[in-house]
Amino acid sequence: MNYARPTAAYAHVKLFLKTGLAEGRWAPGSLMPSEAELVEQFSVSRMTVSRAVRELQAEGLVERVQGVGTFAAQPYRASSTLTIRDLHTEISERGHRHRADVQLVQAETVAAGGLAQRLGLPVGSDVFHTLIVHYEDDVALLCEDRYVNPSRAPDYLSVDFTKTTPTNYLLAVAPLWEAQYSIEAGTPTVQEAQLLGIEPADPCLIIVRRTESQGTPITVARLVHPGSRYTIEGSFKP
Amino acid sequence: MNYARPTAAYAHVKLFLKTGLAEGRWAPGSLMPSEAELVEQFSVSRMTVSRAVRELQAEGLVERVQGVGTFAAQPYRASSTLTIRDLHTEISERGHRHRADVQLVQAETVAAGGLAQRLGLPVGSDVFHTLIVHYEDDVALLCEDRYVNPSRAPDYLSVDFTKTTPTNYLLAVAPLWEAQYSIEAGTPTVQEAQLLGIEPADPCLIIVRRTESQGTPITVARLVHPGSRYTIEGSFKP
DNA sequence: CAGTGGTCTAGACCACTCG
DNA sequence: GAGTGGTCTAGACCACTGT
Repeated sequence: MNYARPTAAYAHVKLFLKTGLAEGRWAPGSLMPSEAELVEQFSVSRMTVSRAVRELQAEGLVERVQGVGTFAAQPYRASSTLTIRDLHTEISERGHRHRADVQLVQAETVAAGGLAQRLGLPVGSDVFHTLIVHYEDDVALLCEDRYVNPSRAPDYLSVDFTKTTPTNYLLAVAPLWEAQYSIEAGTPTVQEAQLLGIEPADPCLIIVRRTESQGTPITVARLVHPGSRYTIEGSFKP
Repeated sequence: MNYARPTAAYAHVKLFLKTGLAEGRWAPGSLMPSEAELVEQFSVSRMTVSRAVRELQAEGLVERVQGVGTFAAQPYRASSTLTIRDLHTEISERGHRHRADVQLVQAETVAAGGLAQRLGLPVGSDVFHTLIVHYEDDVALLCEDRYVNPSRAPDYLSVDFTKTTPTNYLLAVAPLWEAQYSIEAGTPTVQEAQLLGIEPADPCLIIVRRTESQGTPITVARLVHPGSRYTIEGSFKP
């Protein structure tokens, strides 16, 4: 049976603080009620109050300093949850067909410069390189140029990338990624334009992503999406 | 400093589960140890185990079903923290100078169509409209075309936007945003190209953002950044 | 020193799912 | 009914910051 609003006690406390913050009841940086005060006010145990405030802290709405108190956070940043998904899954969920056109799968010798450093490899060692064009119902959606650290994915070259995307395979081999990315608008290279079937001057969304797993660099990828065909969407809540 | 010592008990449990997931010890979707088992294994109380698993759940690493158990999450999405910041702050932190060129500040009558609906306003009512070009050290970095719901920011038109950015002002008036955004690559309008001092064919990063505060639509903005001058960067951790 | 948050315990009751 | 997670309590000890 559902009562009207039988929310958990910790949720009550959390809601109280959250709406207070939304109404500007505690200015950014100012001191908020202590746990002891909230215990008194809501007649709950300290563990309950603690959980409420800890979750607000995790959401970035308050800052806590041991021995000092809890403070309203500066609301100058709103954190968002940007979901990076496997392209195959994404296309399938739209009810469309995904096809990968594998242009290149090979081992190369890594030359000096940024790439060796970014993959944590000594100059002259092997690196795996793939170049794949992804289609959604025969429309080119992405040109994926990727380098992979062989030590963490030794079987990478033998994967059938018409059936599994590199993202998917690498997630399975090395879960729990950390990644840095940059997103910018630019023009494709001549080769990319040709592969995507667009003009070299057409604007593209270019994502460069570098991922690590447990401190080891895994892969560096340059993802080029035709601007007219691809959009990143998302939302964020405080 | 020292990161050696065995941290909190709940952190031990959390680390155990997290590394196990990273090593593929529990396949995605498979059943993980119950709270009772972890209580036994680590000789801690159930509250402690509960906290560890709950935090993993918040991080999206596990899924829990009451009455059933805890399951390793499908690693098909990695959540990222994309930080939307006030442009003035961002530029200042780079040690540069921010200047806003206010092209337009006026009230308009909202016509039928998407805008009225997206701002939750009846057709024919007033809406505030600003068009501002932002410069970093005299280089045009952003053309900001923004519509604002007057009911939540009645003083919007009297703000001096050469001193305060709209983002900044709206954050103060209506904190705790929720927003939906889309990011794409495209070309600017003729007017935008002129204001930014670029060619109409130059690729731009175009962000369309709609924000709400406590369920009320606040503002809809179209942010056009020259692709050659602006990049979104970020990182995500599992 | 008094006050704050950080953590922990050993129980408890509940709602839920499944066989 | 057995097992699961969801929540809660009334204490407790600790580490830290301020005066």
